[in-house]
Amino acid sequence: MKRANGRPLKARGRPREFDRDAALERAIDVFWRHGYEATSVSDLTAAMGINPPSLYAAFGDKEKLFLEAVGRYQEQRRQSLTKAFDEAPTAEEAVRRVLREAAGELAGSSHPRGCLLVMSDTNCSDASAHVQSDLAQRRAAMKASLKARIDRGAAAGELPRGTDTGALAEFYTTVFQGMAMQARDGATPKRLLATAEAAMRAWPRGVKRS
Amino acid sequence: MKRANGRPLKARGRPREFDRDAALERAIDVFWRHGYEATSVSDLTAAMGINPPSLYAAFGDKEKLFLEAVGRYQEQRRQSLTKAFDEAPTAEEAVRRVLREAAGELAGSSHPRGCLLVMSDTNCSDASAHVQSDLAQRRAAMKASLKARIDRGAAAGELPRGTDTGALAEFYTTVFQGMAMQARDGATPKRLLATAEAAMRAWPRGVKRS
DNA sequence: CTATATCTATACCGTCCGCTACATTAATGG
DNA sequence: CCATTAATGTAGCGGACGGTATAGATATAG
Repeated sequence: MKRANGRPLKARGRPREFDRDAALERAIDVFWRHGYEATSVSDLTAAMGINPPSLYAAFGDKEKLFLEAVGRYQEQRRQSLTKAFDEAPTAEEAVRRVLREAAGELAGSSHPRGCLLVMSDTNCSDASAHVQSDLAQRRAAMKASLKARIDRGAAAGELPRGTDTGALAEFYTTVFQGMAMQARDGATPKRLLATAEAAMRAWPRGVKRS
Repeated sequence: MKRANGRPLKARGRPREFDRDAALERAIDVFWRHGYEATSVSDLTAAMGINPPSLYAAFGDKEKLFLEAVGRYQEQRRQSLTKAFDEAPTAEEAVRRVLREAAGELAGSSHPRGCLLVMSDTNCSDASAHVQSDLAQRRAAMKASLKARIDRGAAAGELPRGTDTGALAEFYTTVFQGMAMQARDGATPKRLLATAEAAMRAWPRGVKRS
């Protein structure tokens, strides 16, 4: 940020003593484990290493912090999804790769189990309706981008005539969300991988488009 | 309950003024909508039409009430599952029927959306670890009974040699749980049905056992 | 009848919730 | 230097939480 005359505008007042990005990463981790409502501000401040006033000054309130955490999380996922979609030669290979990667990510040991976007707004009271609809939109966006990749494959003649690409995208979204739940229940990456391979057997085969 | 001498033992004290079974059904409905932790005792007493002391006298505490509600819910599901497993001529038809029925049940208008067993212990704090492990066991039992039906089909030569029936049961359990999440996000029975049919395309085909 | 047992409603307990008032500290602007 | 701005730690706000003490009401036992 600069002044109109181009001279640098230094931040006034006492400078923040914690790393905002690092604190946000800690918040993501906590929300990932316990979801939105079950995570208390005490949990957050403890994990972030700050006191409540610092949290509220830097992030607004618990809901804004959650939405910012979810936004960063989704952006990371979106990038790896886009990469898989662009690199895979066909829609089938794209979906296979996404599910295989998901098997490792959902049950990996470097993160909490499951998917923040899928799980964290279940079992919330009516007070969190706003959060719930926000996450539902994000999930819908992920499904839409999957459908777009499948449509691209269909346009390239990879799928039988008359294939319902929307239903296909919804099926694989359903499998992914189910895998997230299985991960929560302790499924290993290996078992999730077997489920992913089973799901790929449902890929439409038969008469191809001209 | 009778006395040793066979004379009926009437209940002493003031009789209960509400229908315990009906109250339990109301509690199931509330837990079904909001899960375990997000449902408050106030929500429960309001829906059940009783005051806190009556709830605690009749059901113990919130956790015992929840587990009793889940137990009744699961017993109902178990019966319809057993019926489908017994009536279907093959394992494939049994699974197809279960998924088709699930499409209607999970998104039907006569109940809350989704599945009490699948969703209601997500996003709980560590204080509910006992409830979470109880439900995880119940989910494992449902998956085990699905595997048992598939094994029966495998023993009857319905499946290719070397089919991993455990992985197959886990795949369809995953699809079911994913369908429950989709139902929460507003999927219609029709769309869930399309997902169920897609999942059935993954049923193992090929060389059958002798 | 009295004694006992149990359900009922009111009113409240201590604890944790999300959030903030306040005084203090540490930086810049002039 | 002093005024201004903003982040910090402490301490606590009003309210909702799960759960209960208590007193009154209503049944059976004898």
